[in-house]
Amino acid sequence: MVRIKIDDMDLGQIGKSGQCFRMKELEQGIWSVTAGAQYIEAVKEGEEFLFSCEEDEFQRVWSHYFDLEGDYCGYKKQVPEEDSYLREAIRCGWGVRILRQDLWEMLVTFLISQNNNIPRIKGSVKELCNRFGTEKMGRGLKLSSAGMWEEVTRSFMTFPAPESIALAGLPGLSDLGLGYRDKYILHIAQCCSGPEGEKWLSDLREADYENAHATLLKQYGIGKKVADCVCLFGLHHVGAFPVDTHVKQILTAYYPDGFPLKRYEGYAGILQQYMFYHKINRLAAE
DNA sequence: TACCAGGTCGCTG
DNA sequence: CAGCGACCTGGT
Repeated sequence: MVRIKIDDMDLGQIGKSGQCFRMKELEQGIWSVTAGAQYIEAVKEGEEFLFSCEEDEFQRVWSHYFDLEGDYCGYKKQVPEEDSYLREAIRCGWGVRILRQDLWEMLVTFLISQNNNIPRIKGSVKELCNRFGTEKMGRGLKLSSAGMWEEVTRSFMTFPAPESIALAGLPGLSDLGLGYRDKYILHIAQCCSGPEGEKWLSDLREADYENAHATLLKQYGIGKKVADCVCLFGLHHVGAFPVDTHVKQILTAYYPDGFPLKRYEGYAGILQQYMFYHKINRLAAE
């Protein structure tokens, strides 16, 4: 287990921030996180977080995944007092960070997300993993009767490999609630399969925001918005600013003269995430 | 019943 | 190039 103090992170907030669709609260504040073929559980205890892995794995995988090097306090400080809307959104979304999620998983996930709603997206992703993923054993957390945290083994489903989906074809993608998005998923799976697919993905990782976005736009089913989500959540180009129906509504309601994108150049995506969070959780939070 | 959900495609002017 | 209808599907 790893015990570490982390500022500015709230797993519950991240879980309902609409950037990841497989995070789940198991019980009493124990969060399970599945990223590609990796699994971990985490819980907050006072000022510290407890993670179900060894120190080296935490440093190698999870510290990066949770973007612990990101200075969220610094980002927030850039928002002026006068911007009362964004100030409030930031206050409301305290503890939200932009996770560094798996690129291939983000491609599929945000293709599914288009013209869709979050519960349905979660359902489709889960079924996709159940059908094409692999069952693996991971480590979880459990509170012993003596009140001590201990590690337990837990089975989980990995996110499917591109080849598994490509092989299944359109018929294999039926009954997952994908609707017309099934053909987009099949296309991207074919694109990411095999050695060429591997190369396509690694080239995408090397590219800067402009080139990555342009490359993504060429894919069948990927438009401006999904491309920006993949850039933001799968490539950590935090300058990407996805405009979906919610953000569009916010922009027209609170920024009739235009959102000051230039002011936040290079990290506007982080502020977008607070805006989005506020919009979809404002009713539930009150 | 009609409208909406983290949009994009294909067609038209 | 901009505008616009169609689109799977499940929930109000």
